[in-house]
Amino acid sequence: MISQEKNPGNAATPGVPVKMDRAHPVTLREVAEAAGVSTATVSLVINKKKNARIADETRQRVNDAIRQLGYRPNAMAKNLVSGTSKFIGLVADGVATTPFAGQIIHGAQDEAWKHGYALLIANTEGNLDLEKDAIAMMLEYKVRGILYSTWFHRPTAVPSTLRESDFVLVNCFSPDSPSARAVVPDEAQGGQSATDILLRGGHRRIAFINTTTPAPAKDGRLAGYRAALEAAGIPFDPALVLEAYPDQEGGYGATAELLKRDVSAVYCYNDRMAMGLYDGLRENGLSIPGDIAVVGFDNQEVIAAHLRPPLSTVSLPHYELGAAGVRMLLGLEAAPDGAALKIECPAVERASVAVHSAA
Amino acid sequence: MISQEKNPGNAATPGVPVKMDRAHPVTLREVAEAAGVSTATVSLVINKKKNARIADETRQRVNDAIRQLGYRPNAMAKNLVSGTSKFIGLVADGVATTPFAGQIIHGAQDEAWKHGYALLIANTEGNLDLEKDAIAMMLEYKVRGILYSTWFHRPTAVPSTLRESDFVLVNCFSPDSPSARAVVPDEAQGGQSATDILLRGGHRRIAFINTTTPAPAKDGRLAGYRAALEAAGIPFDPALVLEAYPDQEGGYGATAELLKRDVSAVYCYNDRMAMGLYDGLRENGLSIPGDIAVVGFDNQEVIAAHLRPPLSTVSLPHYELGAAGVRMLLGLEAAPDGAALKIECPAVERASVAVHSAA
DNA sequence: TTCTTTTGCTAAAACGCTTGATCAGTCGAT
DNA sequence: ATCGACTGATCAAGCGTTTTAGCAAAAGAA
Repeated sequence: MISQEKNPGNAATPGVPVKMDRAHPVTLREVAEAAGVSTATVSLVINKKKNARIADETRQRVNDAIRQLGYRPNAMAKNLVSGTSKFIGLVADGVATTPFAGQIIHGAQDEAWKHGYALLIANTEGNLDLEKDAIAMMLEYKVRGILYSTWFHRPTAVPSTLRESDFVLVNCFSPDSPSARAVVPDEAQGGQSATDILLRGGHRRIAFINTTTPAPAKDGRLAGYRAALEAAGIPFDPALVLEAYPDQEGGYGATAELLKRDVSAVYCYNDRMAMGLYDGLRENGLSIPGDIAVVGFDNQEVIAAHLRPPLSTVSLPHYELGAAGVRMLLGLEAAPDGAALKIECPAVERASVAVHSAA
Repeated sequence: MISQEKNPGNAATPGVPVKMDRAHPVTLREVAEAAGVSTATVSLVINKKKNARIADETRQRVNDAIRQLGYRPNAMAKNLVSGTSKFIGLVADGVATTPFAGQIIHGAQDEAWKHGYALLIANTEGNLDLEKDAIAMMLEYKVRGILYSTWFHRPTAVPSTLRESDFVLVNCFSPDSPSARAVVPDEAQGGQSATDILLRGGHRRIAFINTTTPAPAKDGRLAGYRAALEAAGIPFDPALVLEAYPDQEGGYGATAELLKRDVSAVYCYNDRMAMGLYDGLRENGLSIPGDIAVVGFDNQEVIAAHLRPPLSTVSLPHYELGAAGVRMLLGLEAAPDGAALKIECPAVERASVAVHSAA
């Protein structure tokens, strides 16, 4: 004989979670008891199972109980059953170092949430032990996969434990294992866009202050510069390519050399160099963009948008990198050639290049 | 197709995890079977239970099996049993917006890891729906507690769901619920330190360009300025306090007014204003620190360290904020007065203030 | 009426782990 | 010999869900 005790109307204010003080959180069982049904039924109601047959009246009663008790499902238990968690891991080597990593996180999170995943983040700041621990932690939480990201675009080794999981390299790539999925910014296209801004400004003699540090960006941005010139029918002049350390001091220090080149425009490897160059040019009594037009690269908000004049530049698509990384991980997107997926670096035009009026 | 990539070197190299292809991860049971013991024993070995009595030989056998099979504990199952997860949630309203949030994350993570916790991060970018979902997600994962952080120091409302968990406000505070634990930067001390840098530089007439935006920082930094002057026996002159919008343009725009005040030094509400002011002063043919000494606030790395000359400033202790937040959450630290814990803002001296030689 | 569906719901087995209770031997001490 | 105290390990319950198989009652078909 089954005693179907229906819950005899909880005398509390209707619709308001009652939740007395309790040591332990409300469980499915308790909801079931309150609603006078089995846990199975509650589970079915909660998950809105399509082919479950539940009377509307029952469904209602369960939902009331849930609200009444302020029930929260226990994600651990859920994941235990399903065998796989709703986590995507993101290991980053420089959340703290730059404003950039934040955008990768942001993009990854937005996209992850869109697909019902939460982000488990670990910031390694380049510490390999930390990194190993971080990956181990993620594996223990049975993440759906791991996004391994670097704060600047570069080749990287794939930590061996990473292979125990599905993973995607974000803002980096592995020369050793070319089959590893990766998503990176399209440096060459970016370099071309940057140069194009100047070409559209009517400039013909355009210098490029490249970085001294070897990196995919160094080669890519130069290639883009050359491609843009070529497309415009301007012969490439190696003398117009300088090199300097990629920070403000580097840009500043390159001023003298630059001025010997008699150019009307400069494309800097990054915004920080452009910022330094601004100082250098100003000290030489030159105005921007009147005497010399300048474009940067990175669109580092704090700098680019607020220099005097505001700097035209090309955006590093960190947000998209993060988002695309998640999509790749989930198998929703793949690089055409099976290797690294390249994300566009969109131009951001500001006042450091004058608009070209007529021919 | 998966196998090759995921399991390199499957040949029976001794001591190396063998891990054949399997749909499901290795479980405790399997380790137990491999070692010829019960799961209980394996569990005891793994967790190095102090009062467990296990023969060395057995322990050895278990450890071998673990290594052999490449076993990884399932954190979900573990947490299910223990009832509480090893997560600390961090909801931030601006990971992407500023370089600052990154430091909060960094500090929180370092401290969390130190105590065996992993960080579950949600970036809301100020979106309240997202925020609600984020908190719900964290509650479902039964986080140990939640750090609710803002990217700039400000009063905030405590979302009601947040109260379902242990929480600490980081870089913000709740006027409505003064009992809520919080950790914030010591703006007044920071303002005093900033002013002190100038005082030590021998300056007596020091202007303060405050922000126009109401915020704890506005009041605190001003209070610190006044306190420093008072301590130095200099009467406070309201005419020396200007106000401008707290960005480069604001600082630049304040130049003219500033120059009417005939001061030898300026303390800016933040580094961005200082950066703008640099431009303004330069345009007026004034040199830093020769003609006018400048200090900022925030120690925004990209700017402060690389202006010409590098900017003396005061550091916003974001890393410490995050770390202290975690400690508070875990009950390892508390504010003396039971309200908000104030973290010191350390001075960072660079070249924008000349060293004072003798009296 | 009797048989077959359909409807609404429940029982119970997992999921992978921890842990208190237990138990079979061993060893000294009486 | 007998007893207690260890030692080394196992049993089994339980953590909060999901989910498949199945059951009783109601509804339709004959």
